[in-house]
Amino acid sequence: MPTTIKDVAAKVGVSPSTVSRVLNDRPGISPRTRERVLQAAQKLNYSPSIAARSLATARTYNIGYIGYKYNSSSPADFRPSDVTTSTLEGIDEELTRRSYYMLITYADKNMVRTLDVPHMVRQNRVDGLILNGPAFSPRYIIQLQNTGLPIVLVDNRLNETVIDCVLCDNENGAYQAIKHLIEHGHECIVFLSGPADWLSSHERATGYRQALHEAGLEPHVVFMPNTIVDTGREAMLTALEEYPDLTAVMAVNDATAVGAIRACQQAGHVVPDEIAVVGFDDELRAQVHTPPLTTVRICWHEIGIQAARRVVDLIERGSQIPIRMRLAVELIIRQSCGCHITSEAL
Amino acid sequence: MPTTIKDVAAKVGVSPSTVSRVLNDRPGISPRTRERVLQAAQKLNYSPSIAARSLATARTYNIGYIGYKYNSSSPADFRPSDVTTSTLEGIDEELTRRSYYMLITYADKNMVRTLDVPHMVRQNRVDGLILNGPAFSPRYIIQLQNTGLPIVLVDNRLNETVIDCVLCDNENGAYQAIKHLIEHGHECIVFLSGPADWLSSHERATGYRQALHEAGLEPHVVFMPNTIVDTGREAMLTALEEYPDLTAVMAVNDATAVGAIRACQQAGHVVPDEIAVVGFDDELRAQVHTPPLTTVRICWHEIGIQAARRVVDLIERGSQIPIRMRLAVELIIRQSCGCHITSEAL
DNA sequence: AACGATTACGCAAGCGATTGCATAATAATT
DNA sequence: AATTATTATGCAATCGCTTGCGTAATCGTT
Repeated sequence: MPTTIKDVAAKVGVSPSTVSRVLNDRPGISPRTRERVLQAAQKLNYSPSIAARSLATARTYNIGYIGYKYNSSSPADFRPSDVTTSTLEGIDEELTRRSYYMLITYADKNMVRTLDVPHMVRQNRVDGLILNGPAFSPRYIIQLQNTGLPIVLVDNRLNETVIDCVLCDNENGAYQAIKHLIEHGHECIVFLSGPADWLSSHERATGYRQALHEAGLEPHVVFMPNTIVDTGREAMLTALEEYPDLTAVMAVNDATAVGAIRACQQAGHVVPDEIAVVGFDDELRAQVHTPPLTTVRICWHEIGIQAARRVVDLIERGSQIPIRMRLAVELIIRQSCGCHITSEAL
Repeated sequence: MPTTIKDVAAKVGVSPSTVSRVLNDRPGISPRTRERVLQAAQKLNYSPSIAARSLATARTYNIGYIGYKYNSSSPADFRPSDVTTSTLEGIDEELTRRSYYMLITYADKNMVRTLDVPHMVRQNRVDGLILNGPAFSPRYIIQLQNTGLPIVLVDNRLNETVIDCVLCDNENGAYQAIKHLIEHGHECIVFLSGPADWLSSHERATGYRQALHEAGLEPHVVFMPNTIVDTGREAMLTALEEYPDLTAVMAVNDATAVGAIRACQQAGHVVPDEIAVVGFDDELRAQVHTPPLTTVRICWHEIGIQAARRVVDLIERGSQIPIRMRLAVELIIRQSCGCHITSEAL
């Protein structure tokens, strides 16, 4: 039913090989036949079956994307945020440009734990892989890497092996944010950290410490097992208890920042007047929150583009020396840090 | 390099055909050989190449997902919201269960206008299609349908052709919300509508009118060219002007509801005390907004599941009489509708 | 023990491309 | 004009799997 390479070959009166060659821009074709083949292909509305091509060339022009699903049953707090869609759109944009497709699937906690190579890759459905998120264990990643597929990590990286990744400058983001708080006179600033083995948690903590260190202040961090709103609330409660003279807190992401602010309210403190709060990510909800969240904006769209670009390069140009890309972030000053108040006071 | 069906055939001492048959649960295999083949396959860590299978059977076990990208450059307001990710995760969940994969791509305004069948389908990369969103034009959809691929629409539907779709009960959602407002005494309630040809806009408008009609009230709607925050703000400004005695407004989605509230503040009215606002969708930001948004919750995750389920059924069981599924929605009463105030007043 | 039914399996022909090698057509060289 | 170099094309094998058809093996019957 669908038109095949033979159909167009027949129409032009050449062999399928010839058609194949012109369609793939192979050398050794006379301009005349090339033209005629192109015309015929166009007229017949022909486009090659990737199944066949794929069988012959061992290339699929698909790249796999593995996301992470925090929880399949989804109470509001567990809902995926808007940022992953930005990344996806960025990836799609670049992939389209390079005429690749994205095969998407989500892993959950169990999969990432068990050493189960996704069928996606076992069945040779993809030429390369993008893993998005900090939740993939090193074992999991390394195992995937051993399949020989080009892989690039987003919002994650490995120390045990050098592997391509694209990240944002978490450290600098945190540094900027804390610096800002310090400039506005805060001296006891606590950091609500995500799990210590999550890359961005770790890096943000580093920026946090760095800024404090430079100012001769002492770091205080409380760890959270995950980074949803309610966990942020609980963490903040313990922070308030543990560090009674705290005046500012930086949460590892916007969701927990929202939680932290709730905890403050719950404990009778007003944000930002008594306690300043900053988040990270600049999710959509950051700007409609009350008070609007001061946070660090990450350009996920661009990160997606870069990640896609990199896998495709690895696929097409062969393996290269691994690169860790780090995109700059931007401190978005809104009201939860209270600096508008301080400046009034000046 | 990868192990093929021959390898496992050789190992067991049977023909590839036999291996194929046991792997595909075809009849006519003795329990003994079946067992041995299974073992060998397992031991060799074999999994069939879909490229080859696909070539032989004309099935890919991929289903295509086409999302809609409102704007590729992404200022905050244009950012994709969290709800599409929920849908995606739902689809993925069901597809995984049925051992299909999702090939994802995004269309933008231009693509949807031009009659350009995505390469995805022309190259036979997929066995079926899910289109998500109201922005696809009937022409576009019909064209896709003419390829013969099973298609299911999410958050959209066609009148010109019967075609499978899964929607939420927009009408009832709006009806409930308006009913609620009416019960709390509002009499001049305006509806901020999205583009008239967007299905959910239309349906929500219907529910709105219905509720008003039953109460003997008059409908007032203002149309918006799109549904981002700032458009909501502008629309609300004109609404305030046009309907001076308005006391409540229902926005077609949460983003525009947020905008509407900003407009009220801008115009010196306090929400919800003077003007009640309700949204639709229950995005993540709805609950952290001030005031928290009263809105209608849609279970996109389940919608995703149903959509996936349906395409796969259509693929595997052949075409059937089209079904329009409509999932129930839930009115989430928070504070932007001001009913807590009214009840105090009682 | 012989014969027809069943059952279990192998053969070989596709599926629709790609590609190394051979060859026909053309151009260049003497 | 004959010979060689070059260019343009075709042949046929191959990628890994599926499947209709044929046959050998097994079973049940009388």
